[in-house]
Parts: sequence; C-alpha cells; structure tokens
Amino acid sequence: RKEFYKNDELLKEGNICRHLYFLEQGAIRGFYNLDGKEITHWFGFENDFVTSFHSFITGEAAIENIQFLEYSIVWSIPKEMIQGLFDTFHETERLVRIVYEKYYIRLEERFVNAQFKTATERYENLLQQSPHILTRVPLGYVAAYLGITQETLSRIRGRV
Amino acid sequence: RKEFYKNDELLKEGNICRHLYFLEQGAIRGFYNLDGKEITHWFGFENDFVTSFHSFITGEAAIENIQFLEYSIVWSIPKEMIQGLFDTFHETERLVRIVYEKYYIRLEERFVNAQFKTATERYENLLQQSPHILTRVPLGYVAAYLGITQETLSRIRGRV
DNA sequence: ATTGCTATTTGATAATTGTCAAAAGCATTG
DNA sequence: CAATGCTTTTGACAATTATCAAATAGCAAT
Repeated sequence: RKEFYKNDELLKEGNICRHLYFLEQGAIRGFYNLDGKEITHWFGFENDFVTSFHSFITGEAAIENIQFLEYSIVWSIPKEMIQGLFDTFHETERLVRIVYEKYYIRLEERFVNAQFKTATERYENLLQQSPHILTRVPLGYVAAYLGITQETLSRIRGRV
Repeated sequence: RKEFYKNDELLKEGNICRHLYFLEQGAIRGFYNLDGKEITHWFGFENDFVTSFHSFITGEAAIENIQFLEYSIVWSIPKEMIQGLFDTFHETERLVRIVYEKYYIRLEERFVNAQFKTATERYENLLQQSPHILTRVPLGYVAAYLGITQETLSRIRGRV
C-alpha cells in the first residue's frame, strides 16, 4: 500500500513496469511523448487495475509514463508474486483472466470509437459514459484521450 | 472441425456468439454495418483464435458479422466446454489468459495508431507489419480496417 | 485587490480526409 | 472475344480537424 500526491510519477518511460497496481482511491493517467507533446491515452480511477500493460506483459521498456492526477492510494504487487499466486491459487488466474476480458471489451469499444466516429460523437459518448473524467481531469488531457486537439474539444463544447 | 468457403458466414449480427474458433487455415473478417456501409474492423488468418469477443464474453447479441474471405478450416469449441476445461485443466485457463494478453497488446497498438497517427502512417505500418493482409484482402476491406475510405487508401498507395 | 501562473477559448488559415460521380482495370463466363 | 460484374483509380468539391497565435478566464498566493 502506498500513497502518492498530484504529479507524482508511478512509471517513467524507458523503465520496465514490473508491477500490477490497484487504485484504491485517486486518479491517474498514462501518457507518452509524440513530437514533443504529451499524449494522454488512458485514465484510471478508484477500483481500477492499472499498469503499463505492454511493458508488464512483455518485460520490455515502457514507452509510456504513468502519473497521478491527484492524491491517491494504490496497492502494488510484483509480477513474480502474482505469477506465484496463479500457481498456488487457481482463482487468482481466473480473476485476472476476467479482468482482462473487461479491459479488452473496453478497449475494443474505444478503438471503434476512435476509428469510425467523429470527434463530436466521441465527446458525447464520453459525456454519457464517463462524465467523471471531464470533471476531474484538465481539458488538454481529455482532448488527447479523445484523439483531438484541445482547441477542437473546446469548440465542440462550445457548440454542444 | 469444419470447412467453409469464400463468403460463408460464421456469425450474423443479432445472434449470440457461443463459440471460440481456431482458424487452422484460411482467412476471415469481422465487420459491422454503419450507415449502410460494411465496416471491416478485424481480420483473422492461420493460427488465429477468433470469435465475436464482446458477444462471446458478455452473452449479448453480436453487433458484428463474421465472414470467410477464402476457403478455410476452423476448429470450434462452445463456451461451456472451454469453461469446463478451465476447471478440469488449469493450464487451459492459463493458455486463454496468455492469448488474451497477446490480443490486448495488439489491439492497444492498433488503438494508438488509429487515434494518433495519420492515414499514411497507418498504411505504412500495415505494409511493414502485416503485408499478407494487403495481398489476400480486397482494398475496400483494408481501407475500413485502417479507418479510411477506399478512395483515400487508393491515393495513398499511388503516392507511396 | 493584485500579481503571476495555468487552463481554456477564440480567430484565421492550412492540411487532411470524406463524399459523390465517373472512368479504368481485370477476371470470369458463355 | 464480347459482355458482365466487381475492384480500383481518378477528379472536383465539401467537411472536418489541425496548426499557430493571441486573447480571455480562473485560481492560488500574496
């Protein structure tokens, strides 16, 4: 169990993410750098499992950063320990499998939105499904999350 | 074990997908209808596991269709049977967990491409990573897969 | 209330991609 | 080899979104 404060970093790009985290309280974002800009591509909130998935699974260096958006409480478990649990308690592996299923479905939906819907539709979708993101996160981060610039998001909000 | 021919359907939207499939040979696509257009959003080839993931996991009606692109051989297993295997043989659940990990990473990469890269970059990426898709699949399907219109893809190819 | 800092909005213009229509290319069939 | 149907390309124009620059709003700390 660890506590973190706003802007604290959980992971820096280039490092290997060796832990799975559970966010008991707070908010967190994952972002990477593209042409000198920070691109936020996911958020985590209370009761979310978070990690740098690609790095955690493959053991390669992470290309993303993970940073806290507010005071947060997280529980962390090292990869080896959770793998040990898989062997000892079958139910752990089942839990993780089911978590994966949920996360996959979520990502699939975001993917379809990203590729086949307009910026306005994506914003309205977010407004309906995850309004808490908009209230707890700076607009610039949300814009990147939606795959548009901050200016465009601002204009969309002005219209709707 | 079943055999299918070009344009055969494995799943129609509105039905519940109760099976996980393994594609021993052939090619297959998943697509859904949007404003009267067929939007292909994934392909499967030899040695891929395929299913309508959302429907298979949630038990809800599928919003997508699955159709063969050529003569194919698939192995299918009903959901209840694989769940039985999970209980009987722990390794089965582990296998599925690991397959999920691979598929999640793939989807994550596609998502980042979809949202943060230009159409040209996505095409060049595909050209490098999965050139077989371009040789075995009609251009219109590939365009939808890349999230652009067929005309735009045609122009990109003309340029590159 | 004032200052300094950051976040958000607005404006003008450019780049990218989509839409609709038509032409060209290519393979299959009788 | 002409006819048919399907795929791919080309053209003209419209819509969407990005970019760059500047103005405004909001907020914390004097």
